[in-house]
This record gives sequence, structure tokens and C-alpha cells, in this order.
Amino acid sequence: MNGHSGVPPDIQPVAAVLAEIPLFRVLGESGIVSTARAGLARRYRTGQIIFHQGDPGESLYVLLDGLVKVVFTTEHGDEIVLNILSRGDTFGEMALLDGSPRSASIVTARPSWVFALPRARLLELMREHPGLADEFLRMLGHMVRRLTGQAADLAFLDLGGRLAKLLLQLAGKHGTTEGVVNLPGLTQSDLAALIGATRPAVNRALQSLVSRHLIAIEGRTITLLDVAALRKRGGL
Amino acid sequence: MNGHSGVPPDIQPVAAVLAEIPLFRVLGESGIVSTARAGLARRYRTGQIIFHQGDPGESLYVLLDGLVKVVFTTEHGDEIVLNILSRGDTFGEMALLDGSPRSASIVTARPSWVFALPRARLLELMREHPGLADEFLRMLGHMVRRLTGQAADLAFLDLGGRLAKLLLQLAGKHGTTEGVVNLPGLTQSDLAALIGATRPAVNRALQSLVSRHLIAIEGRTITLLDVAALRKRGGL
DNA sequence: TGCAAAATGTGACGAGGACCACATTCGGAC
DNA sequence: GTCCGAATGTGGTCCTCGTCACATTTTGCA
Repeated sequence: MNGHSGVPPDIQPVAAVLAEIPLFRVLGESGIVSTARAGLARRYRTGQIIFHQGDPGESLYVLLDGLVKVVFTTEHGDEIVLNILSRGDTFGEMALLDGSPRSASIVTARPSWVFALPRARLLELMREHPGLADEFLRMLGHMVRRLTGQAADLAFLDLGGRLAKLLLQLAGKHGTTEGVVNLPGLTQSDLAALIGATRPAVNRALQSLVSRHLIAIEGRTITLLDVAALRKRGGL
Repeated sequence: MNGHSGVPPDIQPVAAVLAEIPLFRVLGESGIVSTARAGLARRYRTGQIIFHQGDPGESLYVLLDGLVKVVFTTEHGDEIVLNILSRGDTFGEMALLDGSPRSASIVTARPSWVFALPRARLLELMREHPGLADEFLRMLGHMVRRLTGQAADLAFLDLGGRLAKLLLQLAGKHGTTEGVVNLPGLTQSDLAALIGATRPAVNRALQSLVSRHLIAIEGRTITLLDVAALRKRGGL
């Protein structure tokens, strides 16, 4: 509680995370601080929904801390997990830019701290800093590439290959220690929904990798023992 | 050969097609004509490659006439057809905007007439007409949504469902007559590559639809006989 | 017009993975 | 710590679809 007049105490930590993100780095020191002031940071508990697929999109979000799932639901209720996001990742960009409804839902996989920047503020920022628009285009391009690869994986890799690839990606993006996938909150059902498979099939595939000493499982921590073999299994 | 000084004879037809495209409509009458002058229209024969996946991206393309396939190739040589484009569609946007290499190849499926607009010209246009950048964001958003749906389809629909959905989409986007898919140049192998399946499997699925009177096949023309049933089969 | 190459239609076989059903273990809330 | 619900581990069955192999037709050239 050291806040002085007009300076909320939690601006600093928010700005610190924003400064780590390439998208916001183009704003410079002062731009980042004013951005942090322009939005609202909020905490969510595990299993909460930050927004629903179909909602109008009125904010851009930054995950300051925690873990969330990007979930796409079909008309029949089938769910596919499009992505797993952790500290420093952004979400909700798309609906903002073209004004269409949210194309997926965001569900927290563990307690999370989320920063929301209203659309109007973002547009102001983009007017002041043209580089920000470029960064957005870059980010969308990256998203298109990732989705293209995901579609190709679904078409060409078998379940075991998709799982091996997924484990490598998770270890790379969210891994704390090198070669360790330790994501409390991520269940085997989530893994299944990430690669378009059923939960029992994922379990069997995991056991198969264990028996071949490619990975080790203790509780919910997966250790990658043989990265080279996993890469090969994942078609890399 | 009726060109007068500085006014190439084929500017008019190019401008006419550009005027049909929402992306360019924001430029207004004069902007469209100057755009048509700023690029280069070229003809390709069937089976030619307009650009290769991995090439540097130096132009935005507009398909003035014809039919092309967007082909993504994995490291192992497996191919998936991401999209089929016809008159008025654009391609090559992405590599342009984020400066990365072409993420897919473009192959003509029949003789095509293609307009290429150099990156520098496009950036000029975007400076003069801020609305153009908005249209680009809208277009990328749409692309992300389409790819998301494609991934979900691969995960949740069986081969027959994906095929039914594909036929409906093709009829809607490129159909000349209502409810008819008549795309010379599109083989069953292409259909297979569009839905991540093998050619024999697609053939069998087509025959199955024929035997249930959902479609009729004469040569390479497919007529949709029972759209409602097809929509149901495709999970809609 | 005729010929080679490509595209189409089918058959047989097998494996991968979905689906259902259940025992067991784990983890979080009180 | 205890308990209940969720997450994990397996088993068995069946069906889809990939794979290989071919005969037949169509297409696009020469």
C-alpha cells in the first residue's frame, strides 16, 4: 500500500510484464506505463471463463501470469483446444481488429492474472505509434502460419506423432526447466483436445512413449528423456 | 496492339476486376485505375507455379481469371491444399505484411490471369488510404477463422462429413450455376488434399453420396441434389 | 485422330484409434 | 486428515480409412 495520489500501486508490475512483450516494446518506456494505466488488471481462479466464443470483442488481453486455454467449440459441443498461453502471451486480438464476435473461448487452467486493454485505447495507441499496427500484422501472420501447421499435422501425423510434437512445443514455450513439461492444470483430456484425439488414446500413447524411454511421467510432470527421438516421432 | 502512348490497352479490364473486390473498393474509382497501372498482369498455363513456398514475398496477387490451388508442403513432401481461389480472390498477402517467406505455393489448376502488385506500391497505397490497412486486418481475421474451422473439421468430422462440407463450400464460392460444382482442373486427388484424405477414399465417399442420391456426377461436374442432407452430413 | 499419361472406379487387407466400460489413484476442499 | 469427485490406467470391440494393387476410362497432346 505505497500508492501515491493517482498512481495505483499495481501499475509497476503490470508495466514490467508488458515491457517483456515484443508487441508493446515498440511503445517505449513511457508508452508502456501509460498503457498499463489505460487498462485493467484482474485475477481469475482456475476453471473460470475470461470470455466466451460468440461474445462481442471489446478488449485486448495480456496474460500477466498463470495459464489459460484457447478453446473452440463446435455447434455440437465438441471442443478443440487451439492453444495454451502463459505469462506474456496476448489473446483476443482478432475480434478486436475486425469487429467480429470472439472466435474462441478463454478458460483459465490455473489461477491467472490478466490485463485487459479496451479497444478504444488500443486504437489510440495504434494512431500514436504506427509501429504497433505493424506488430499486429506480424502477429496475425504468425497465427496463420501456426494454424496452417496445425491443420497439416492433423492431416499427416498419427496420434503418437502429434503428441510427441505437442510435448516438444509445450516444453519449449512454457517449460520452466529444460526438457520438462510441468503444467499443473493441464490434464490428459486437455492434451487430447489439443491434438484432436480421445483421452484414453492419449493415455496409451503416453505410456507407449514411457515404455520406450522417450519420456518419464511423475504425477503431472512429464520429462523429455530423448528429445531427438521425440523430434523424429513428430516428423521433424 | 492498339496501345497509345503510356496507356497500356489492358488497364481497363484489370481495373474492372479490381473494382469487384472489397479490398480495393476503398480506393475509389481513381485509386483503382492507378493501382491497375501500378502492377503487372500476366497469364499462366495449367499446372504452373506462380510462387513457391519459401520464396521471399515481394508482391500481392489478384486472380483476375482462372483457378489456382494454395498448396502447403511438409518437409516430407506431403501436400495439403489449403484453399481453392477463383476470379477476384487475392493471395500472397501474408508474406508481404510480415516480411517472412511464402508460407505456401500457388499452383494454377487451369489457365489463369494474374495481377501482381509490388510490395512498395501496396505500402504507398496503404499510406494514402488508411482504410486499406483496415481491410487487410479484416481479411487476415477471416483467414484465421477459416483455418480454425478447417482444423476443427479435421479433428471432428469423418471423411464423408468433410467431403460434404467441402462440396457445399465449393459450390457456394466458385459455383457457376446454383448447386453445381463444375471445376475443370480440380481432380479427386485435389479434393483429397483439401480434406486430408487419400484419393481412393474420396472416390468411395463420392460414390456413397451418389448412391444415396445426395449428388450426381457426370464427368468432372458434380451436381448437389440434396443440399439439406449434405449440410447435415457436414455437421451444419 | 490416335496414343500415352493421367484420372477414375474397385477390391482386399490390416492397423489405428474411437467408443464403451471399469478399476484405481490422485488432489483439492472442508 | 478425510472424503468425494476428478483424473488416470486398461481392457475389449468394431469400424473407418490408409495402403497396395489393379482394370477401366478419360484427357490432353502430338
